[in-house]
Amino acid sequence: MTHTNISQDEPIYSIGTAARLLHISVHTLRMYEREGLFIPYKKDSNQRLFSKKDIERIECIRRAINESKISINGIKTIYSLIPCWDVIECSTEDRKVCKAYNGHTNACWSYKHPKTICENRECRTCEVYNSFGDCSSIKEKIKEITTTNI
Amino acid sequence: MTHTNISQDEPIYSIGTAARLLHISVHTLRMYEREGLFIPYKKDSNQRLFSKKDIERIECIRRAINESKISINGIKTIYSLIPCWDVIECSTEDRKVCKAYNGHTNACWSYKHPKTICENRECRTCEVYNSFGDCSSIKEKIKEITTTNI
DNA sequence: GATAATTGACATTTATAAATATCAATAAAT
DNA sequence: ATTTATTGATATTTATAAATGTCAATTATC
Repeated sequence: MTHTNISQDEPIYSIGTAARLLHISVHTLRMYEREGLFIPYKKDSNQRLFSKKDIERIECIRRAINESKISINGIKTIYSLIPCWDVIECSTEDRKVCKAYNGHTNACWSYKHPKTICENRECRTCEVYNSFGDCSSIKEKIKEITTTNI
Repeated sequence: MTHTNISQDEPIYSIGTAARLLHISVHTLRMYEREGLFIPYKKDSNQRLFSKKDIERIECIRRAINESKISINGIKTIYSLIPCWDVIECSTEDRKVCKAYNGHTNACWSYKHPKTICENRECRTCEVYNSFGDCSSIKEKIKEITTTNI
């Protein structure tokens, strides 16, 4: 935690290079993005750029799909269980109108967040997005919450 | 939650009848059971019997598969996130050896639980099994934990 | 006691999610 | 400047999860 390696976060790979590194097609990457599984950096020209951390994140998604046999909608549903509200510590009013807090089909970072604390936050750099890319980290978070509760 | 309707819980339907009520085949029901999605009542002769609540539970599973497009392994993974340890209030020692607490592929009720408080508990009648059949109830539980934590 | 339903194990089929292909337009790289 | 890669949108293919089929043995029901 905390020690952020700039080179890990720096968006350097084009979508073509990323696809080659991941042994998947460009189309597949765009599909994953459309489904809200990840958020790539975008240049002013709208072209995507991927960091090493992005690649790792997508490798993790691939394992979920290919090894764990979890469907994309399954992954999205799992992401929807991330207690982002507890990380962000948003207000009760925010929670009332928040699609992430109230939904159970999509990751919080796949929504716009009008009228909440997340309105002007950049999801790609958000702690929630960055801490819970790995599905298994979600259970650890749930454990953390319950044990500190004793 | 408290008011238990006996007729809802009473195992009355054979697997053939259950399959007809659910518009699926007997094979599919057995497959779901093998995957640990639910636990039917079993007669001494080893034959399954289903209660009305069982039927509702399986309808919910069907919606997850057919409407939400979550794969069976996805559902299992979601079930594995249920904080059973918090419901059961098992000990730290129990948690160390518990497959449910430490795994992230299966519902707790699909494991044997040697050397833990759950060792002699009947999963089919357990609060964890009965409270979290509906996937959406899991997020509500997570919310509950985090809000009482404020 | 005879017919119907269940059991588990293994094989097969089918439905569809996931992955590609194609396209014309735009941007990047050499 | 020309080649190569990107964009989004729509259509098509493929890989495989999910659902059935079949079997002989056991149990339930009429």
